[in-house]
Amino acid sequence: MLRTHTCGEVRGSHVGSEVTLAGWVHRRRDHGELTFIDLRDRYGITQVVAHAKENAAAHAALSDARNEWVLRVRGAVRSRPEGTRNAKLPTGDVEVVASEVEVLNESKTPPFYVNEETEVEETLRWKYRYVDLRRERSRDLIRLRHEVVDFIRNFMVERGFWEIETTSLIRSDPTGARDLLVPSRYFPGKFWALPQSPQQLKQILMVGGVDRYFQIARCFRDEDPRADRTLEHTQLDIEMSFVEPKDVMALGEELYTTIFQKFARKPLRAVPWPRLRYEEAMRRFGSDKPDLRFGMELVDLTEVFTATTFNAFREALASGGAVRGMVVPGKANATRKEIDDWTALAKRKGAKGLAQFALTGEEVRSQVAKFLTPAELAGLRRATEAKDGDLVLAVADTYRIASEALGVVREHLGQALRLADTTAHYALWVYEFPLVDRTPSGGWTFAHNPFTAPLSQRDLELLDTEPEKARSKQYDLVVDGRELGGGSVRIHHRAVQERIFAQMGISKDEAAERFGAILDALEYGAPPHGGIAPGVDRLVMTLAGTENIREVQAFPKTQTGWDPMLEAPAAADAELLEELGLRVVAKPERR
RNA sequence: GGUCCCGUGGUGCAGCGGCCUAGCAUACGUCCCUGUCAAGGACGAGAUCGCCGGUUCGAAUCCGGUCGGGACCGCCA
Repeated sequence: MLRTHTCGEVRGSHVGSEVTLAGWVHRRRDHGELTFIDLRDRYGITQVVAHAKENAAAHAALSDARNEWVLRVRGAVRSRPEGTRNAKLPTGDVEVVASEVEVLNESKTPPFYVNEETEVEETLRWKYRYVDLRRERSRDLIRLRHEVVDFIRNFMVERGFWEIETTSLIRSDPTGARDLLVPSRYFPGKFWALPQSPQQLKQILMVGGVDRYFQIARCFRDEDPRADRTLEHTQLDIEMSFVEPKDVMALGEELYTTIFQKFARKPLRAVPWPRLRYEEAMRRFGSDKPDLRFGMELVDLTEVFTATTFNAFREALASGGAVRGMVVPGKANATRKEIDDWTALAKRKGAKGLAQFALTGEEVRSQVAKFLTPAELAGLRRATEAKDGDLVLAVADTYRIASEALGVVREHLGQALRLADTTAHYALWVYEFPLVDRTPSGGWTFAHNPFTAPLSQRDLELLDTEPEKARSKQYDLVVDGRELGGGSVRIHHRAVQERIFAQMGISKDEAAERFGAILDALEYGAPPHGGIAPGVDRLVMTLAGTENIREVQAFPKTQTGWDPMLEAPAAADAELLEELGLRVVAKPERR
């Protein structure tokens, strides 16, 4: 090693000994004949000092050095003179008196500050990520991610899980997100897909008798990014044999409770975690990933308005819908703009409008009050238990639309009105999800994943009569209103799997064509099995309190998938394209 | 595919029709300085205001387009 110690470990106990440090010039303080340098590495910062009259060569070297130069410094550790200690640094009681300074490398003036926590435009940070990673905040996030993953590995291995790498070149499937494709040289015109998850592979491992598998798996999907998702992300992929949903939830809960205890900045509220059936989550919160950091639960107002003459409500109820409501505490004085914003949110979920009732004294102010009877208004007040000064919001529509519309408004208000308890994290399980969901075109699709098992034989049979009522063995792990992961107990009989595919309009032949491997495997003694796949990026985001997934990835890309550092994607060599049997047809003038 | 926001010396911001010959902080360069730790002091260099076009006597400023970035909708089994 070029060093004997790191820049973070020099302490009073080293006084008198000679050390050699190597690191980057964090800051230089040049007093003429006396020069200080803060030498920085991953571990910390140590002050190096040199005096012109005591060691002219070392002093000159320190004085000539610039920020981000890489130095190797040999010298004696000594106590700092009384009154010059720096309580802000762990190494602040001592300093290294340079006897020999070697410049290992110079550096251009960095494109942005390494030694200050100022905001820098992201593209610049990603282009110079090797400079950015030296910054304290970036380093801490990447370190946190490492520590979390390290903990996960130990946890899983201790419990008998095997870490198995699955292939990254799999078969493309049109369901779900757009695949990222890799062309094949031996099969011109054919492509591998990068896995959106190792779902089928891990199930096949169960058929192979692996019993307990995990992987820190890179997953890909070619969809437009958001703040919390990008082209590639990492999931903790887990699968176990001979389990029921509660077994996987117990494992996940133990793992995540420990992770939050060890790594989160805030305590995890409610252990054991609440477990809400999907139905209850929708009923109480209008969301399948409710934020439990605040209340404002939804209320059913259908009873209040069963006999109403108000058209908007009456029509919704007549066609089997519901009137659902929510109390916004203290917002009877909501502004026009606020109401408009909330209404727009509700409409995005399909609501036709958002009725407001402002409770001030005995009066109920509302744009629809004139259509309602005094008894109905009194009933509204009773059912919602709203107090003076409160605002009641209501949506009349199908049960689901009314609930979800209020759910998004609730979510928004939790943030906007700062209702959420920010002193803790709130975890929960949502389980017994619907098995299938309607497509916009009126057909059926899987609610989560086509391999999720029906909750019971009866739920499977419901597909024949009332598919939307069929429940599944799906469960989601939710923290602070963010879905951190989901899983299920899977189908382990081919016939059941084919029945599910049939519901999606996929024939036996088509299923065999697209999902042949897993279907065949189910015929060779597939054990009951299930698992979960929590997202590692979102976990780290939640632990660190960052709202941006790029911050927790080592080499992020922009919203168009552009990598400013590697300048990728880029054109491929013509010869390579020829070998692959590819010809570029469209050539957009991007970059 | 769409909506909204942003683009000004290296970095972060201000300026939003003429007082701009573009301001501030910091970084950068030279010099001074013996105990600093965001060291201090003096001086200096550094910007076709993303790009193209338009309106105007006059555009960093207003308008249109375009490129890039971000947030969101669609999309995300």
